[in-house]
Amino acid sequence: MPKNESAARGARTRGDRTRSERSIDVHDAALTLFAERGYHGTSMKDIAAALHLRAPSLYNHVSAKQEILRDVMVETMNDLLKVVRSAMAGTDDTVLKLRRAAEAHVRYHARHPREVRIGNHEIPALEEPHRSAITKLRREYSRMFVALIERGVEEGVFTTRSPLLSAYAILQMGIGVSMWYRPDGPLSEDEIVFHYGDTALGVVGGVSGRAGAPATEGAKRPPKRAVGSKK
Amino acid sequence: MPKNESAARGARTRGDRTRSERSIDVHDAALTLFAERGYHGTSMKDIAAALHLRAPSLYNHVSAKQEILRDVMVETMNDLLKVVRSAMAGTDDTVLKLRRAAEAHVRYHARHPREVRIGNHEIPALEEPHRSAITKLRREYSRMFVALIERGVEEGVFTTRSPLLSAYAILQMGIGVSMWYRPDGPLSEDEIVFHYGDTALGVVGGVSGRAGAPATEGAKRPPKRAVGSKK
DNA sequence: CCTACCGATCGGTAGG
DNA sequence: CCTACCGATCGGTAGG
Repeated sequence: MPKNESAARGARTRGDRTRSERSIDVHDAALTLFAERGYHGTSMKDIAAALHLRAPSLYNHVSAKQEILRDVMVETMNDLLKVVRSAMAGTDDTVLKLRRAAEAHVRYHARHPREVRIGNHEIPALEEPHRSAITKLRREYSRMFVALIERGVEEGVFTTRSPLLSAYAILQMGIGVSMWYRPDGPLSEDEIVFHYGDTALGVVGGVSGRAGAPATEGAKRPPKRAVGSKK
Repeated sequence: MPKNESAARGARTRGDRTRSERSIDVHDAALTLFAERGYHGTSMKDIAAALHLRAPSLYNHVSAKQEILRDVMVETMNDLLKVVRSAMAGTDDTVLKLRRAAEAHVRYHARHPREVRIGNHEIPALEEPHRSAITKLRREYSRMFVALIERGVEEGVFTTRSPLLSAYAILQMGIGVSMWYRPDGPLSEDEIVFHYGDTALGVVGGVSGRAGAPATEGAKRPPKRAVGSKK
């Protein structure tokens, strides 16, 4: 029985109208396998087997293997852009914008590891014209962070001499989370999100968050003890 | 005509004795293609074509496709471990150790993008028992960084509340470099290496390097102007 | 949802 | 280093 959590969430997205129940199952099984073994390392037979089906049956729900990859990558990138844009829109303060954007970025990677692993690994497996479209969305995404950091430098709240390098460092931090985070592991999602929110400010040379950070974001922060000591 | 630079460097490594000239060419062509399209996305015919050969000819120089992958991954991981260990061994100062380790890590990723891309992407494509061996080496590598940061916290020179999260952030930063760095791009290798050396100290909450860093490492640092303005 | 089947391609071998 | 060829597997279709 497949877990449709995120696939179901995306079921009604974009112009491709509502996806059938069974099509969601196929996408979800593919999501798991593509993330584990890669696109080229997964066969339609593998996906079918995960659903206790024969490969040809999949074609009642999807038109091609490549279509599944395209759907996953396009929806994920649009979703991520939306989430982070919305996180940034909540405030006019540049420092807080960066904190919230970094937190949203990290949280998304913790919650959707399969999607972002595929997004980061399978670009070469995506056929044109979609590969170019995804590449453009990715550039737009990183550009948001670079522009924000440049603004902070102009305002004098960040001191980094390379907003580009700082943005890349922050983005990579989140991508890394998708490679090792497990909900049942020693670090909670919030601990990771908050720690890396602080770290992002350290990366740009802003108030480090660690060395006596003001409670810029008052709510729901864990008490300041060592991270990773979940009882 | 293949460029053997790094492959040639590794030709005499490990117990597998000297590799023949032609075998180096095959490994080098495979390195490029595996890095670009992935292991499963590359056929022996593709590798042969890059050398103007037919696929069966490759088997005069390598015994199997999987063997090429194994060689690349094992040698790369051993090489990286050696380079970073040696960078750390040059001093007893924990802060400087971390700076040098981070710099060596970043520099290696800038110089060997194909190797580390494969190392980070093709773990699932590697068959046992080598996959377990590589996983163990990788854990050893990240453990070096974690242990070093823990030591700095004990000494009071770092303030991070999670050496693990800090180590992962620093490691990811370097991995990211391998995805976008180009020698003919706007940022020089040294600019990236030094900036991320500073950033690493910011990540652990040490002296940020940006905010009035002492010239801990005296030599060959570029003048302190904005990064990325190569003329 | 299945079985039967398609042409294409895969990694690899035989034999020179 | 090649041609010829092996069995296996690939994504996908026909037809029910």
